Amino acid sequence: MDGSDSERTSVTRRAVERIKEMISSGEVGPGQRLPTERDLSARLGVSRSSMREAIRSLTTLGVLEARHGAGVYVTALRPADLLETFSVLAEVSGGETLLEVLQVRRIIEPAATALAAARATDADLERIGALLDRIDGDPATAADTVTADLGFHQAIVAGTGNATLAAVNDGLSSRTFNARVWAGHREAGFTDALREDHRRIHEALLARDPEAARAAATVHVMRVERWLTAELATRETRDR
Amino acid sequence: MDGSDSERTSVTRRAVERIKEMISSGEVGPGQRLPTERDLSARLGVSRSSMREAIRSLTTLGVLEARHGAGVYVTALRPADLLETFSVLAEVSGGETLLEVLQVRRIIEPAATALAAARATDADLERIGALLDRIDGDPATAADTVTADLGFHQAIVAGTGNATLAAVNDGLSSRTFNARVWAGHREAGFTDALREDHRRIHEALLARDPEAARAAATVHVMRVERWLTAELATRETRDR
DNA sequence: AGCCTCTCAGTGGTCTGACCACTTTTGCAC
DNA sequence: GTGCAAAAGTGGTCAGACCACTGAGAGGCT
Repeated sequence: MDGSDSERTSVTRRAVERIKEMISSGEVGPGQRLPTERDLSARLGVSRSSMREAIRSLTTLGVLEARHGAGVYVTALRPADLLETFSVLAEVSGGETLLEVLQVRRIIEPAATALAAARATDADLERIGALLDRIDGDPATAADTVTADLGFHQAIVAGTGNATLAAVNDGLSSRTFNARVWAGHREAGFTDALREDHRRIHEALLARDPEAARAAATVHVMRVERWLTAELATRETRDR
Repeated sequence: MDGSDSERTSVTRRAVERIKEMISSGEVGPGQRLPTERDLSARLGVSRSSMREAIRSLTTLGVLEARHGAGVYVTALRPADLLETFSVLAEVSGGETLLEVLQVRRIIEPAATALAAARATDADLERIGALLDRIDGDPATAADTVTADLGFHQAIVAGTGNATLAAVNDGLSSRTFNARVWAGHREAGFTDALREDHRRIHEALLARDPEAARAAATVHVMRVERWLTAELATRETRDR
């Protein structure tokens, strides 16, 4: 049994740990259903309230999924399930943190794009090309462009075949930020530069040229980075 | 934007949104204290149980912090506060995902180490050196070595001055996984290789040589990666 | 007065039991 | 067999009570 020293750990935290153990030990696998809340609470000797808070915690983390009337299930545990956190980060953080986020993307995206140039399947490349057309085309709304842009980068990172890498990068990409980038460039008439970046990346991928892909991706992220720096500077000046 | 139709949204989810609004609108700022649970539940017209689940959710995400007997506080909202998620990923996921995580670290750590070689302050380097001594020294317990090892890499990434980068990388580093690595290498008598990797990284940092630092970090991560691959293979063979 | 201890009100943590909303299964009528 | 309605099961919510802990003020000691 567990240690007789119950220490200072809260009941709920212990319940969380026990459920995590059940998962990591393989007692319940991805997609499988957990015992009922009432059952679990009785088995672990805690009240249903505490058990529910434990489940809520794991649900928030994307480990569990509760279906009203049907039961609590373990998610597929794919890294993509755990992206909520960083989206919250993007929601609350200001300009300073956004710059840091871009610097992280300047590390990840070039490497990912280079990997994709080597690993992506032909189907991946086709999908990426289609998204590029949606960016370059004559979209009805600006929202379309943003969606296609996000999908473009997402598809590239997914083309590495590494779902964890894709999840991390997705978490660092905020839709609202992306929209700001496009709006800012449109205002200044610089959208062609963004489109050229994308075309350059796409060509490198088609050519299966990792180094060219890396360079193209780096140029692209740095352009956005420089834009944000200028944006923050003018905002600073205006607000003071 | 998101539907304001409150139709089928759960009570708890609405409570979460309301609290997030309170934060993003500046009604309560980082470090400040929220109204009491009883107060909040009355104000939003939900039961205290549901309010507690909402708070639990935001606590899990690292947005709120509950202090027993003292109140619920908004965290500093630093990126580091929101690292729990990925550590859970590393805890719960199987071998396949662990490999993916290591591939991500092989992208991030070399770049971060190179950056640290250029940017880290002398105080940073001193701290890193001290941690290296704790790894190389004659530690009382294996846990000490693991702690020092984690701290070593953590300090390096922190030396880039990018807190977001540090938070991401920390989230990809699991203590339990690190312990497995050391245990595995100790069993095979390969701990010297790990120690040499660390020394090589440290020397590159002291020499302010980004490229050497990048190479040293790459070698290190790849060593762990190769070990894990072998480990998974033998495990596979044994279990079948 | 100044300092220390100790009580106590306030707050988060846990428990219980009830009822509601939804899903899935059961079983009856056709 | 088919279709549908009832019922059983499950997560979601609510209410009220008590426990564990914190912080501050009351009271006593030096």
